Amino acid sequence: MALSTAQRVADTLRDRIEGGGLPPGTQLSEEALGRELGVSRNTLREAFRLLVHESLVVHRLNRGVFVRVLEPADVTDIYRVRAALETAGVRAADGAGPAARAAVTEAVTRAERAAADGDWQEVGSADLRFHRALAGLGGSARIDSAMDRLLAELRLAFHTMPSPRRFHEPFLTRNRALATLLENGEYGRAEAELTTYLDDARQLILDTMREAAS
Amino acid sequence: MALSTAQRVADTLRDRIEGGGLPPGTQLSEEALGRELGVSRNTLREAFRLLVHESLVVHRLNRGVFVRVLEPADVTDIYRVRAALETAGVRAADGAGPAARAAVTEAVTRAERAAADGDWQEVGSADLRFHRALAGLGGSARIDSAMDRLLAELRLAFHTMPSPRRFHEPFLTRNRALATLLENGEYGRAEAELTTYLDDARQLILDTMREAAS
DNA sequence: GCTAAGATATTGTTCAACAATCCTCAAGAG
DNA sequence: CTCTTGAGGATTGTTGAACAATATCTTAGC
Repeated sequence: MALSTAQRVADTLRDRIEGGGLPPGTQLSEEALGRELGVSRNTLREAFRLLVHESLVVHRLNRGVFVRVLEPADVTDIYRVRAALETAGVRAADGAGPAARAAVTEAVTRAERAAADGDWQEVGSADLRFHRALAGLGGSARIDSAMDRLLAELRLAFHTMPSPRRFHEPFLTRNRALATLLENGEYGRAEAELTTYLDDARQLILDTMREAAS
Repeated sequence: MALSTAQRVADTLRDRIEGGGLPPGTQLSEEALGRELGVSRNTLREAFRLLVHESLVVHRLNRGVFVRVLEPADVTDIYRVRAALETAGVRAADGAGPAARAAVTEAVTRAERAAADGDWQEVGSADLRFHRALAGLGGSARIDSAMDRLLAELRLAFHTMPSPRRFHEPFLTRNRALATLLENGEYGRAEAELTTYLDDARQLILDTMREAAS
């Protein structure tokens, strides 16, 4: 047993949440889930803690745990952190290792290839990898894991998005432009472009959320 | 009962760790601690998970939890994140609210007053508040809590520092200089100064750690 | 001195029970 | 009719004991 039971349960729940089987706002009942997954309440609670740590669920005392509902304010907040971490990566790009730099270009290429195949799900994944690679230029394990958590959180908002294509297509060329700026060492321009890029993406998500809410 | 039992247990353990009662590397035995604090093993394990989340302890499968031992690599990593979050705050200072800006100056003043009183413990606390206020200029709740966790982690390293005065005194005037730059709207210079400031502080900690290890 | 098998201690997980808290909903006062 | 109040039911919070799984320590054998 390489992984603890609690971790396996957390993996299962994470898949269901990200797959849409457990929509935001759903309460995760200890008794029902424990019976279904064949684990005790204590172990299930241990799994809940892991998901709380990833911000995929929230825990309200004496109320239980619920699948996280992302408010517009959360999206704004997340993009503030992303701007801090990703621009820090761009500023550190000069001193980053070749592997970290290659990961940026690699992600852009894969996104373009997926777009050509019409696989917009994969475009979305590649886009996330691209931004994780940007933050990864910072060369910090803590930044990497923080970025992973942020993007997992953001995925909760993507579930309410109607068309992945509408959201990801406009950013394909901007991703490539950013990667090129980095390859050419134009870090100042890259940082400026990244800042407006993130502002635009945030605004697009917020508009879509408001639209879906009405 | 406003807080759960697990949270109260986590609070007392956190106090002991930060107070030095539980030095880094100490194993937290479930049976011994549970008996001493009068809580069941299950509740204690729940408290452990909270502390793991704060990175104050590490959990090794089938081995138990241990008070975190900060390696030099951790210090380097932490300062990379601090640089990202604090410089992001400085860059956002122009649009920050008056309360957030006042918190920066306030922390500097309190540090100076404590130094005049010779209370170097309090100088250290005020210094942490100063840097938390810098990151707070970013206006993001997630950045604020991330910063809190980072500083709590760093405090583990401070325990091995022999003299708080030796570490904090040289930064008093630099803190004031930074605050003045921010008040005058010289954000570019403030960011540059902050970057070298953090590099110097990191180097000082690393040197002290290496010295203590030999 | 080294390796391997067994003994011991600790953690991982389950279970059942009870306490504490929150939510629902109906009854009553204004 | 609205608002408060309280009882009831459902869910979570916590406990203690038991057993399983794993790591560490001890010891026997070479």
